[in-house]
Amino acid sequence: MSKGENTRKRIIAKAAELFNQKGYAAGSMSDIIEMTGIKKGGIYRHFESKDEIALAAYAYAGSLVGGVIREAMAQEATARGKLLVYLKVYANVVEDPPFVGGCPLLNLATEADDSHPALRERGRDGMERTLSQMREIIAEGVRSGEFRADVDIDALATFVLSVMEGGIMMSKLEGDNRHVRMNIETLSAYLEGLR
Amino acid sequence: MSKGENTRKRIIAKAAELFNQKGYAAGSMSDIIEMTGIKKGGIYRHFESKDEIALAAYAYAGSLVGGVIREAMAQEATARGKLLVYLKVYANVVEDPPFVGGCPLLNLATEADDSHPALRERGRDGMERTLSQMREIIAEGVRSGEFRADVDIDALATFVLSVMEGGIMMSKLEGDNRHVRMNIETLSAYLEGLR
DNA sequence: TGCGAATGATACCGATCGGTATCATTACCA
DNA sequence: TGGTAATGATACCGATCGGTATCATTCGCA
Repeated sequence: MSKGENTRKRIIAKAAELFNQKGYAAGSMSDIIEMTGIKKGGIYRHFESKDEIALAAYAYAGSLVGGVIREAMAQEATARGKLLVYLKVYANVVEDPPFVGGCPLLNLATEADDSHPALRERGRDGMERTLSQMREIIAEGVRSGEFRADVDIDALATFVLSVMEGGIMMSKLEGDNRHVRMNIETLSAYLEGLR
Repeated sequence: MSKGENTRKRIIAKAAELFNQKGYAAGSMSDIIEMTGIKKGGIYRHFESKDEIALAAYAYAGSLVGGVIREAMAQEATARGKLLVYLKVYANVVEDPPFVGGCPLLNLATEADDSHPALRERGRDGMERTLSQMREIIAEGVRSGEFRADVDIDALATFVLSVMEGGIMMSKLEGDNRHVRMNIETLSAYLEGLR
């Protein structure tokens, strides 16, 4: 890996931390300069705009969280266990989230939905990928007989992702993990009743 | 109502639209000037900072949505019906939300959680008020025998609010009401099974 | 109706925004 | 090891940021 590639990745990693905490609008180039120790001229050699950095940053944050989820899911045998992983990796959002600042999808979505079309597009893609993973897990659960045959796969995937994101939002706002954790229990019982 | 009070309210109303769509950081004083037609000097006679405007604006948006919910809830007799109202007022988030820009609590929460303490404080208050309303409804449902006596009131309130906010986020991001609507059905069935 | 207070417009402030042209240095391969 | 391309620092750009001092006008009550 060349020196240039290396710094490029360092910039992306720091920018991801920045934007996932403060948001795209509130996070400035000056912040990135401070965090990376690289001067503006140096940064703009690797990216041609703040937008391009943000796009790369959110992609990085998303794939990083995705990796954490995939890893944790490898330990789970049941569909129910796998679905709950999405929530469980956020069981300590407040003091120890999978990525600093919380769920990148949630942050990206609420900031970009009404304003930034390019970012929103990426958010939409990320959500669709997550939903289709969930649908696959649910379908497998139906095939194996773990879930009733008449479960609405689409609706259940949406339901699980909603509970996850809503709980994260609430726990982060209150500064207490209890909302995410109560949702894990409630959703677990709900999925249990789906057989 | 004096002329001053009137313009003050006009500023708050427009600022609320602005901040609930673009967010606090991305929404500028110039935007407010443009939307209200009042010049900067005029605006700063009524407020002493952008922060103060934002605080008033989110309070306004929140109480306005609260009013819509309370109104719709008057038609409902059952606890289940009342809880579903929170989701149903957002059944058309995409093209016709109770307030332009979507749920003020969701927007405020995700923007302020990591950065703006004063705004976050307000968000926390708003969430607590909503949760305690829900808890009251659930407790009444338990008393009347509509819900089992062993339901976890705290957990259920969190669950309902999570499903609501998560669904709003998803529908807004995708630009399609289907997520909110599927959640209404799924949650309705879930509450039905709670007796 | 006259007069003082309430109101809003004009013109300005320093700081910071995202972005760029240019130059010095460093890395790295022939 | 010499030479060149890759890299990053310096210094700057115009625009916009939030905020303020001052003046003209309008409102509303005595």
